[in-house]
Amino acid sequence: MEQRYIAGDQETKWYEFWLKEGLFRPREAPGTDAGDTGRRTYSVVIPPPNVTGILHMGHALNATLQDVLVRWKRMRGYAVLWLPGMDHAGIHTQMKVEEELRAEGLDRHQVGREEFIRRVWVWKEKYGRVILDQLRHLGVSCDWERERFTLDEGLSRAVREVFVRLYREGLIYRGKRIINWCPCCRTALSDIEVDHREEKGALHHLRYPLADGGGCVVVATTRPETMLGDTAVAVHPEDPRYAALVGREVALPLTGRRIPVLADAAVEREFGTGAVKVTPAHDPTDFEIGERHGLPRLVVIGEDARMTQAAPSAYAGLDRYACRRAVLADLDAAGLLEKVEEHVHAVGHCTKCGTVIEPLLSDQWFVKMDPLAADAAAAVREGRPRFVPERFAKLCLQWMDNVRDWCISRQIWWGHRIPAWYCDVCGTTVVEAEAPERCPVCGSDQLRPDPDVLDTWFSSALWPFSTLGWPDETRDLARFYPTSLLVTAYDIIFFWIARMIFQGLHLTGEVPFADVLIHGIVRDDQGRKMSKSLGNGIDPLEVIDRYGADALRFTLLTGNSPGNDLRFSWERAENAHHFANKLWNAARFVTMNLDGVDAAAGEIGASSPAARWIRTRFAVAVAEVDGHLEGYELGEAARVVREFIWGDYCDWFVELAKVDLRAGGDTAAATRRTLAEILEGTLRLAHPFMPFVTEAIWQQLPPPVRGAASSISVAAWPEPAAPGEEEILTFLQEVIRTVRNLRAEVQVPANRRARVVCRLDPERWRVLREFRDYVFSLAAVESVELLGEADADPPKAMSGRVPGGQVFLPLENLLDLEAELARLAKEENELGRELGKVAAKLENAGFMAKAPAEVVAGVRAKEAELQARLEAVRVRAEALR
RNA sequence: GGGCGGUUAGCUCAGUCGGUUAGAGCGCAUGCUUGACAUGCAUGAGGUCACAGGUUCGAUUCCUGUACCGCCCA
Repeated sequence: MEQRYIAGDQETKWYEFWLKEGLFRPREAPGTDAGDTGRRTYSVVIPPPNVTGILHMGHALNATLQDVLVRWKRMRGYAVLWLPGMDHAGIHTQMKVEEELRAEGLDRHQVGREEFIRRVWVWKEKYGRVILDQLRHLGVSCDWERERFTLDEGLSRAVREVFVRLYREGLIYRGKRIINWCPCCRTALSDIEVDHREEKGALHHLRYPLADGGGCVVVATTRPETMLGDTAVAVHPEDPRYAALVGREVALPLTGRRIPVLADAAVEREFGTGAVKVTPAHDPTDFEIGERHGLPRLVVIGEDARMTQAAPSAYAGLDRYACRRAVLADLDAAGLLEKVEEHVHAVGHCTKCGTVIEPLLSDQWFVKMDPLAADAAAAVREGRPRFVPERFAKLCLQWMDNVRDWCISRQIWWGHRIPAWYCDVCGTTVVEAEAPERCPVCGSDQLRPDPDVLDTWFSSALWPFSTLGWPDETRDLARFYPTSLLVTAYDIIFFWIARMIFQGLHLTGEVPFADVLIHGIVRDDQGRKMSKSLGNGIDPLEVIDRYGADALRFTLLTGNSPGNDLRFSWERAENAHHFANKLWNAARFVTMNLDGVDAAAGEIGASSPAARWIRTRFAVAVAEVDGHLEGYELGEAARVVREFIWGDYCDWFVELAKVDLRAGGDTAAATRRTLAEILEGTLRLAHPFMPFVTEAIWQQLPPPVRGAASSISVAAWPEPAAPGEEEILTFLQEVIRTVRNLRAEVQVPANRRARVVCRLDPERWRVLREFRDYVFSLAAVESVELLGEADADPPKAMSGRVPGGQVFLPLENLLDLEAELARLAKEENELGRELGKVAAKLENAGFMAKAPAEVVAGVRAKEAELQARLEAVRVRAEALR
């Protein structure tokens, strides 16, 4: 083995090996043909990254979490399916290709729909695989043979099927509603694709003269240009200020139109003047007021965000902001602008391009959300799916309980075409999964397909079952649906999780996943969100390049708890890399010592205390890792793995094992076997976290040690064994620590072997004497002696307390009396403080009466121990003075 | 305006039913070319668990409020 672990060399090699061996296919149960009996399944679908995407830290975190869980389950014997794939990302991808066109001086309308789509596919073939290739560098164990794309024929069929079904059930309809229109992307958007940002604006108070003279009504608005489309003024029905005006008309300035003043409970009396202008074609609330009162809807702003011909000729053709200035100037000139106040309000922006959204009256397709969301919310309330952390269930419910109908049509070309046709002869709308040849009503063949495509999330919502073959009753669907787990960041709970739940529930009768694990986002080392504009993004591939995939994974796993954001820092990545190297070097030590020896030959019966101890520690670690993984505490699980490997195995066991090996004989053989066995088990324990380095090492172990599996990724997960004996070693560790501490205290050089004198109970003395070589080696000690009952403490010595007694480090000329006295004083102080706390508890009648007996007993035992230690310290200090 | 999260060592963060002296990594200090690893080893310093109340025998942990930071929704 190389002296250092070189990640790059190993990673490509082993990933190729895994793929060649087909290890990530769900394994069939042994001895069955069909394979779906006798083996529990575990299935996960990957959140499909955008086809335009390149790997960022969020993907890396998301994939790492899934891979740990998936590998863990696979090793535990489940038939695991982790299905990868990509999302066509309608608007985003289309924008990319349009950019490319622009570079050629073209736009999509010039090249035409067919040619444009062809170009997108070309683009997709060229760049679309990049992110999946990048994911492989992370070591993800997806079943690449089942890779899916949302625009695959099968998934497209599922989309059409769903559309038709929901349409026939009355859950999809076409209607004229106010939608969020992006004048830049030139398409409708759903409510959640609008980003509301607080902006400083102005509240304009406009004076609308009453038509029959006698004063005016003042309305307040943040968007004065929309007044050209006003068709009413509304006041609250119980607002005494305006009661007399209801039913009268105002002369709408600049337009020459007369519009009514009406009463509607939707008006907020406290806002502005309490009277509002009503523009049904350009505001969702106004639209509803308009519906209730049968108001005309005047579209004065068009899809290009310019004023339409419906606006007075002086304004038609003006951009919305230019128009705003013109309207204000004209109103002011007419003395109708009462005042302008500063006003902070939320302005909707397109999440894709940042343009200010225009609420627009438009013909679009909608999903009727009430019934779907109600069923989904009921399921979530029952804990289906189970959210981890739980609080995200509430977030999901909040959305489900307040959701409005979902606008699903998009005026773009890249996506699933809406399966609707319009008969030019009789006007019938035909909705079919496959293109009809004739109008079913009039028989005409003059059928015009709907030009629009569906919201990308419409197909994403079907991902957990469309990828498994739905609507066909495929074997995969039967076997792997509903899936076991979904892992995603909190920012797409509404977009994706909620929609998968209601679609899954409605279409398959099942919540599509049992559990949802929500993680945070990865921030930079200053806690800022990584973004292109800030240029603070860190390329995961660069981390992999520098430190290896295992290091990146470990960095993303540690120091993080579910649902919380985490910061990436190069220092932590470097440390994770050191950890991989540490494991590699521990393995080097083991293999060097196994060289030419049959590792399995050692008799466990001859095990040293160190060997027995590490077996126990390993059993404990396995149980803890299992526990943490069951609870989705991956960071804690990773921490246990690290502590076991670095602390227990390397810092203690390997060092102790050197002593055993020097001893030779049966002990050495048993230790050699233990070194090998526990290393092998440890590799399996660590494999889900660090797949590459563990495989690389594991493959170098002698076959008898690693068993029959072809790869560690399909080797069995370590069995949580019953913990065995560890007391002897725990005691010896205390002695070693105490001696090291004393040595360091007075800076005894490491190469100067120390003599240890102690006062110990007979049993512990027996143990210390028998296994003194451990202490000799690990604490640089040359001899241990026991003081007789009658013997005085050695005069010139440092002293320390160990379980069952005291150890002294006679230093003769080296003793720094000051230092020793200072140390004792400090210890006395600490013990005294501690004892005070304990005594206070025991004197507290309430505590004695109400605390559980075992807690009281514990405190009493503690008191006794502290008392003894304090006494020893005092005696010692006295002797030195 | 409503909701949620955070505030623990110099820094980044863990801390899962309330009960030994609150932990880790990095950083810092001191000492070590220890036959796996200086990408290392050993030892140590460093905390009023944001603040104020409350519940409790006992609160970093549960409740209420306040402050600051952040996020989501309207």
